[in-house]
Amino acid sequence: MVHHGGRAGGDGRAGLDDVARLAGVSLSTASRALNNHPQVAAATRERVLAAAAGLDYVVSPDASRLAGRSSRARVAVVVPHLSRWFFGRLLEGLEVGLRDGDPDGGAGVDQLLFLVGDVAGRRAFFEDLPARRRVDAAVVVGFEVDEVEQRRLELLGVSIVSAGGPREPFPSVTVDDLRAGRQAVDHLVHLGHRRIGMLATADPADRGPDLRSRAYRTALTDAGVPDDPDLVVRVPFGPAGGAEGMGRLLGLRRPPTAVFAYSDEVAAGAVRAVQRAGLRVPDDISVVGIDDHPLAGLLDLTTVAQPVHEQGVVAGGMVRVLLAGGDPPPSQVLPTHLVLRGSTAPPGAAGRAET
Amino acid sequence: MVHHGGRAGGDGRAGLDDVARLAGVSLSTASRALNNHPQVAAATRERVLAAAAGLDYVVSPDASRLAGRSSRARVAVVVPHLSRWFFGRLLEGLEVGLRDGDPDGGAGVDQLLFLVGDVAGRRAFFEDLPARRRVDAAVVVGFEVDEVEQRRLELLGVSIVSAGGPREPFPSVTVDDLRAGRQAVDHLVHLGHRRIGMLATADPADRGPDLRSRAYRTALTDAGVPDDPDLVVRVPFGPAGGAEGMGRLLGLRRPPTAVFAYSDEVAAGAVRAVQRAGLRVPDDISVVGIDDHPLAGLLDLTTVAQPVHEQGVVAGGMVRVLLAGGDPPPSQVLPTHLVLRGSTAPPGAAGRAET
DNA sequence: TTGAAAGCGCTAACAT
DNA sequence: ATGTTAGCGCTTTCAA
Repeated sequence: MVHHGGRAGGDGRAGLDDVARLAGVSLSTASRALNNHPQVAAATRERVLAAAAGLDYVVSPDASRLAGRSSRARVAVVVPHLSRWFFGRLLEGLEVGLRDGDPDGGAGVDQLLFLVGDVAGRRAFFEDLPARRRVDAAVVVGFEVDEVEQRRLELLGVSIVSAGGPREPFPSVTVDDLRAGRQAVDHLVHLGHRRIGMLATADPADRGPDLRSRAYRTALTDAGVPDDPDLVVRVPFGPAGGAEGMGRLLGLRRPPTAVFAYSDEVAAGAVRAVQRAGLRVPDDISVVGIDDHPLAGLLDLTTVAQPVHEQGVVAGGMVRVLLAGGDPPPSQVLPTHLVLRGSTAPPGAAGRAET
Repeated sequence: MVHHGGRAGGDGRAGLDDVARLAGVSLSTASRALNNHPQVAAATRERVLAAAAGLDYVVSPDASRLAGRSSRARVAVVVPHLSRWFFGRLLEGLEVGLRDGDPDGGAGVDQLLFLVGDVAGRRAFFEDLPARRRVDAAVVVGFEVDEVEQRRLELLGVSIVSAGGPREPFPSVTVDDLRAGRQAVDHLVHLGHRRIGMLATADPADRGPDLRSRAYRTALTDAGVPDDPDLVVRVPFGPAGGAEGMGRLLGLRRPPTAVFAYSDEVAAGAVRAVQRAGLRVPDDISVVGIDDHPLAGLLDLTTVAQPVHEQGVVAGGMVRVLLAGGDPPPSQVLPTHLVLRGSTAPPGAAGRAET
């Protein structure tokens, strides 16, 4: 039996040779026609296109790129979580930044998603991924990349961009957590609070060095408030964590009059715990968070807002620059700002106001 | 100048031939060694591995797969949003379902992320993607796939799984929205409400046919309550939408005594609007949502819970079955259940209780 | 404007 | 256990 082109038996997918034969042209002409080469006769192109359509032909991206056609770039998007608003929102921005200015809606770069919740998954990503599924760039969201990991990727020629995490030795977009923390705590201090508690993250892997806690400490020091380790409790992410931590703070012989939570979702739980304890926010206890989560307004939560979507957009732009072979763009630190709402007030407001 | 293997000049990435030469073996032996073939001598493998390491060699996934090695599968994950808890959470489940039982943490399938917020993006996905970046399967989350789109994918041999959206003609995991809606509205009816409003989605593209509204209507009909179009307002997703919609409901000559919101995030805004209007929940107005969002508890929101993470896990499992060449697994409808909290109460409770 | 031929980098039969 | 030889499906010189 003569093998005259086409894939396998009658079932396989149509190949370029099938198209060529059906159109009555050579393989190369078919290829050119499909790739919009200028030097094919209009009529010929028509025929090829028709043949391709008729056969439901689709190129093999693998063969195509192997043969030289630099197909679309691929970027690995590495995130530790996805159910937290921050990450999802940032990824929405990333998508925008990656596609930006791309007239043709379909172009752009492909995003490979890597959900590396735990340390193990993360290590697996850095060891395994780049080697076997080649990506051209990686954007890591919300966590630190250590030197070994970084070198590994560099070696493979994949450029890295970091977003929403600690400032890295490579291009990154972030917010100044030290400053954000100070904005929150200073606000409390300015209000007159001296006994301020902190709900800090229990998972240092989340964002690298715990800058928010550091900010808390220095803010208090600067304000001349002596350190009290009891006032810092580390809690898991989320309302439950916040509630539990606040419970512990409330149980102290001298509870704080204000609390700084490392995230709105934690702050929300804290507010609830205060209310459950029969106390009021902000009359008895002030609470301030970070993020300006979409639901923060509902809870009337004072918070330090950070531009989450924009961090994604910027990161996407950086990736595009890198992909285009440009020089590593300078890192950017986006501004945060205090959003005053009803969860903070001067200490002892309980006795005075009755609003 | 003799071309004796190796890529381009001195700069290009090392190729398998370079490794082979350095290790003093043939190309195929090198390949076998790197692919853990059993029939290579331990010593040889060592040498090859060392050579590869020394040259920072990484296989070309394209060439590899072209040549026959069916590398890891790729699945397209198509979502309309990512900053909404539902989608992020479902994707976390998907990840789990896709990796399930995979001892080696790195194995599994690659996920290509497609964020198709608007109709245009979605159309682009269905027209363009399958053709140029081949994926082996696609899981569409939270929206309907029309027949043309479906056919297009089938043609290309990519199997589809639908999760968290309308029940499709292909394998899907969902929740019975009709039933979920009834659970919510029936609860209100049982409480004694007759004048019930609905905050329905303004974006029908989100989840296909608006089953939750349909449930609302039939529940009322079954309860013998006459239809009142004024009581259904369509609002955009989120707290702002909920607040605005509730505002409209409150502005009616005869406002409802209870409201069913199509999502907790909308319900939350509704609750807030009620409070801002100087009324109380649930004393003056009851509010019930859907999802059991992590923050629903904080807001003391009565809601109909759905297993979001699990929908993702199940979808992931289905994809694995399909990828393994198995028969299309049967669709699954996961159960929902009413979560009683403090945002609902019998009508007219305002006058009676003082809690 | 089109065809023929030579690979892209790798794997998988076949041989040995 | 290792080497040889065909390709995988496509793009691209090089010729015509």
